[in-house]
Amino acid sequence: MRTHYCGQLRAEHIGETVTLFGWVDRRRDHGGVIFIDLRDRSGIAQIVSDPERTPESYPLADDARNEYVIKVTGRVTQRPEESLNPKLPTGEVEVYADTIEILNAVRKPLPFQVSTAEADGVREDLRLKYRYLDLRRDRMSQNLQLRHAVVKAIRRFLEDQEGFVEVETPILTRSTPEGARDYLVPSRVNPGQWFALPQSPQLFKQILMVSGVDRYYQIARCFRDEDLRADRQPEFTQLDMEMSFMSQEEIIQLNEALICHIFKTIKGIDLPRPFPRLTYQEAMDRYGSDRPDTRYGLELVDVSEVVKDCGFKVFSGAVKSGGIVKILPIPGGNEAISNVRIKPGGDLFNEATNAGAKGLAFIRVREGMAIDTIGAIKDNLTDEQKQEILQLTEAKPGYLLLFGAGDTDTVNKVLDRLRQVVAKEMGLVDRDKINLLWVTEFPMFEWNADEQRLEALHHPFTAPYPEDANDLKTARAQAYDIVYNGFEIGGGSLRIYQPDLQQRVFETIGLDAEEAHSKFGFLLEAFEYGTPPHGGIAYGLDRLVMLLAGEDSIRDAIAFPKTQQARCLLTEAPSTVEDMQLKELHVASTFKHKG
RNA sequence: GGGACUGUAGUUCAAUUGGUUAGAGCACCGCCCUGUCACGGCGGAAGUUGCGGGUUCGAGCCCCGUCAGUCCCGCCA
Repeated sequence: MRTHYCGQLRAEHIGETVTLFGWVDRRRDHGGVIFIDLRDRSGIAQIVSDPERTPESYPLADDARNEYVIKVTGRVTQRPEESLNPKLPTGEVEVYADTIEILNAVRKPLPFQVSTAEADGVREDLRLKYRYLDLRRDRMSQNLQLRHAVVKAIRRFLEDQEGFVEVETPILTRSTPEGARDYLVPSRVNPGQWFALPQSPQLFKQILMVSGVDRYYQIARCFRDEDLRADRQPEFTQLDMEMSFMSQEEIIQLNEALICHIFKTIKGIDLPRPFPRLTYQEAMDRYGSDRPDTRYGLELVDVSEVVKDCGFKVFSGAVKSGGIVKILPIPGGNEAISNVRIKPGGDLFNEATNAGAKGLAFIRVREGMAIDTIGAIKDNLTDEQKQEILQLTEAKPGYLLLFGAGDTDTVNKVLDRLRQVVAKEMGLVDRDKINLLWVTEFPMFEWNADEQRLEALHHPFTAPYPEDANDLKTARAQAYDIVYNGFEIGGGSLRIYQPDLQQRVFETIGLDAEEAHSKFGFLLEAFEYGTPPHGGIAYGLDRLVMLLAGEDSIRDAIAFPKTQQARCLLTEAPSTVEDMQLKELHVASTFKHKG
């Protein structure tokens, strides 16, 4: 006799005697026949009472949706009826039960319904508190399976095809400056000293390159103590990779092959290669974002040249002070977007000002290319300038042109936001589309206005293009992000392996030799012992799974996620601890708890 | 740190905009029917409207506070 999973029963099993385990999804009597839908992690099987047995042989409560855990032994038979339950993946078979044994009962009523689609609308705090029931539901159980399948595909590809070795790196590690806030862990044995949980295995994987592990990967847990979002958890999983002796091009090719392998395995899709590439500059120019969603158009158009001397001070002033004026042209925008929404107080106006805009100028293109706009533009732009704008934006009747004017960063931010909002509400986002692209040639640094210094855009070990290395401040980095439908799912770079160049990069971000040594001394010392040229990449695994699953929240790709307040509702962590525990850790309790 | 939204039976929602005894679907319990498969029929139980205060003759609804969840800004090399 064989033990099967419910969902694995097929016509070829007919005649076999099998054992099934699972939860009773529903039990009903009809004409003296007892039907039990039994579910396990693989699906649902229908159990039918043997006609020659009495109902007393089936020791479950009567006629109710009920969730016992049971063990069934019986014969697999052909189902007699044409009308088959589409919920049953077995399709044409059912099991005549010889014996049913109750292994356990389920406390009732359940906090929410597990076995119907209605449970999708349940309050998320309930789902999280009773996560074990939530995960029993089809949708979540499929997400868990999908996540596993993705990881399995990754391991198959990297280990079996490409010779990568998985190496685990410490969870208790050293606090590093730059980057996100650390989660800290006090050391009992070393009073007053603290471990940090890793924000990523970055430094260890580079050190592994020095060790000669020239193809490293890890499914690595990472921790960042920052506020949460729908696509951000404080504890998350990276696919982390690092390779020696590979060029940027080779790394990108290998990763395209990896992504294609994942999509082929998971979705049966052959993605077209090569993936499109945009330089950072192109991405910012055309979309105002370094992770553009290219499933729809709505590309931005720079009209700075046209308006730099125009009479509208907001436009000409922006250009003269080093900024830009750009337009988001919206085909059909006249119809779709009312004036109320783009004038002060309107939702799109607010969207723009929240992103930093001072206002939201617009032009509507009417029939016969007539221009309909507000006073400032109407009065201060010449007809010639208006015509040039129409040409540059390739506007046609029905177009709505939204202006962004100001410093480059703000304009891009504002128009990127508007572009996304407009695309969503105008139904331009095709959820079935899969757009993957690389963004390359990031700048090495960006200006941090608060701290009045340059900051590494990627991280301070990122290598510049050799031809740019003379002027690091304006250099492009050999860094690359991979973008999936507007989400950054991975990013990496070639690393610096020459000590003198590393030194200059530290200086550029305001780290003198002494500071650099106190913070990264162990890495710099390791690098003195023959560092191979190397580079790598890290993917946000949770985010990738979320997108592959078609979910809108990263929480639905994680078995036990945290709430926005970074709490676990299932275990009620974090929690207070005994004073004794704090004492042992040499941590003073200064916080007064509310009870 | 800031902005917005939400909280009403186990659950998903409703409650004529401040008015009498807070309703419905599903789930649950009971009876009946029935090779059912979102079965069907009849009946039943189920509520401190998140919590605390205030306004009012009267609060699920208005105000203040608080707790929880979600979305967003800041933050996330």
